[in-house]
Amino acid sequence: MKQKITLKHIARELEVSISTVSKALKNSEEISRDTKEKIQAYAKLYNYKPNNIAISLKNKRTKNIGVIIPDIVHHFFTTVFRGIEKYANAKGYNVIVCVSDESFDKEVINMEILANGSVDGFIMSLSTETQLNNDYNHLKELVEQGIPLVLFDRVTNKVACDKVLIDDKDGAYRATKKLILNGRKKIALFATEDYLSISNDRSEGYFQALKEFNIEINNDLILKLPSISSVEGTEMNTFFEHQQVDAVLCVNEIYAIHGMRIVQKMGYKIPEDISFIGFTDGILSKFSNPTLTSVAQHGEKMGEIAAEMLIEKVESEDEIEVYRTEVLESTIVERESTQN
Amino acid sequence: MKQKITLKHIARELEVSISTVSKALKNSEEISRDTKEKIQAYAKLYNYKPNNIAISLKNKRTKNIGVIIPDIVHHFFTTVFRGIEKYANAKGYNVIVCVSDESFDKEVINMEILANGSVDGFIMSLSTETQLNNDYNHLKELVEQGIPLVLFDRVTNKVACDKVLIDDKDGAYRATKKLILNGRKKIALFATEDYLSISNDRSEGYFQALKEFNIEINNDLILKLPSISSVEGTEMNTFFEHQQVDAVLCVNEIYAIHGMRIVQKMGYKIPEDISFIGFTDGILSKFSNPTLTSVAQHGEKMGEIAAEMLIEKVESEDEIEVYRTEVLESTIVERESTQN
DNA sequence: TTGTACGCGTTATCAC
DNA sequence: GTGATAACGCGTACAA
Repeated sequence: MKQKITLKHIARELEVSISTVSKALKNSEEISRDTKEKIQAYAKLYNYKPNNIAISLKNKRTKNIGVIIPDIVHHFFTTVFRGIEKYANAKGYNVIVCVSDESFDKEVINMEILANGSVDGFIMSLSTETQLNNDYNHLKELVEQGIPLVLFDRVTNKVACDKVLIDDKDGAYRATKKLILNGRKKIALFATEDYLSISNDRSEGYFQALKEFNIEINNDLILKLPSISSVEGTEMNTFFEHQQVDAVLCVNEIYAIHGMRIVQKMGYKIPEDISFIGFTDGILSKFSNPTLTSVAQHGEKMGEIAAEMLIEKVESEDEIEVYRTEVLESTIVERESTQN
Repeated sequence: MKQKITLKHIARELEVSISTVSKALKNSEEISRDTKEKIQAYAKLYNYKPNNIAISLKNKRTKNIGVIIPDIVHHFFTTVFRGIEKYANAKGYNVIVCVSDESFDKEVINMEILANGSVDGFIMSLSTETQLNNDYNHLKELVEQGIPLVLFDRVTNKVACDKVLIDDKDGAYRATKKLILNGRKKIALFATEDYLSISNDRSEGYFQALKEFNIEINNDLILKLPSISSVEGTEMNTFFEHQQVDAVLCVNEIYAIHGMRIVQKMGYKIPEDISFIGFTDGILSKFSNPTLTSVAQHGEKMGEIAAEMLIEKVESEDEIEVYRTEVLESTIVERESTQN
């Protein structure tokens, strides 16, 4: 086994001092050409690489950024992550990921572990439980300690930091408007329970569009599903048995796919009888039958921006106490489920 | 901004030595109760936490593990990653992810960066390009340096290290056999080009089952698609126009979903006229229409095992030169696309 | 041109 | 019971 080689090894072997080796490897002008060549050759031969940890300790910069997301097996987060990773790598940063699993405790623990010197800053999206608890002390402490933080997608205005999010309200507004302009009158909304800011925003956009076109809001057409996994339940079946609708706006893909299956089994045609629009534009939208019109979130872009914001803060000498909030526009990707 | 507090700060503030502080915080017997209490109180008040980097430098152990995967926006890898993350976190390790993006160069670069002290070991799945190049020197060097390595899913027998993989051949065999027992005679195989060991194994299982039941292998029924993205092409359309089949085994979900759409549009019924079985059992299988029978890979389990193997090696004092290869059985998840 | 000394934050050993 | 010192690996200001 080849032992990891250090400056000390080289110095001892070549009978020079450690600092000479250090300088020689940086091609310092101070060192004679002879010595430099000798040292560089030796270093190359034994494949010397400086130890990252030592450098981190010295520089008080790790070149690592911590990413905490609620779930890794989730297309959207995964997409954002890719954006983060790409940008960060290009700038010479590594990414340490922790998954909060939608749990407040895990979020806090993960943060504490990484905050003790392992990373230069954080990019994160709040866990469901954190949003429920409405407790952001762990984030506030981070900010107080001067550790840069960027929140994305699931953010809170209780913490002063950079943020990047999607204009969900506008996306929903435009999706609803599109349905209306397509001649749809009875537009249902399938949402999650509304402690999640996101679902809220989307509902608002829906309301706004209806209002604008003087369509009365009918609460019977709004179905609130407890959680994504609840698709196994029969709420949707019941809904469609009792309500007559000609379009459905769903706050995520799964609801849309599931809804489409139910109405298809009931004999309705999509989009002729009922149109569907979903959110997130993940893999399901692309491959469902019919394919699903969807409000795209541009996760990768979001990740890139988040990483850019973070690294800017990390690398800025003086602490800038100005925080930005970048809002990305969503885009409607039209597919079969809404073609009139 | 609260500065990060160190032993030195505390020592200076309380007018004791650094070592006293260190010992007191470890509750050492050597220190008097008074001093300990005073120091511990102060540390608690200012929320002292030891600096991970310094500890890493001292211990020559980072408690980080490096994960290099070809693609993060991919359900299977994501699932494996979850398994790794769970196990690793439970053991007090963080996970640093790098994405090779199916590129040999990126794989090498990522490895080199992390190998310089940032991680205690690696878990990885080979990039397509690496498999094509058939060049594993970067991995061999790692092993020579004594850095633990675990390969999963896309492995090679050219490197001596721990491995964990799925019995793909057996999965394909059982899937094909199932189709045969369901009375299917003309079973097509949709595969990727065969430099990827995986697609190969799956094809072999298919051949084996056919042979066992004395069904002649008809090369016209084997469709090799250049890559996953090639679904946009028309190869499948052409195929179904020219070939009469009653079942299709696909080496991934996308091919299956796409194939099902095509035959449905042609007026065939699934599973009555044509059965489909896919590989990987991701989100598409569950939500497709009809739902897709699929060979499940147990990615999460795979991740856990990989992490367990790695951490065992990392924590073992003496270098064990014995490498394990764990083979997981795949499971067929039956859904609508094969119900007779 | 080369070497010495110090500091990053921690812990372990040994001396007082 | 407490403190000084060395060490982990590196970089650099300063001395020779």
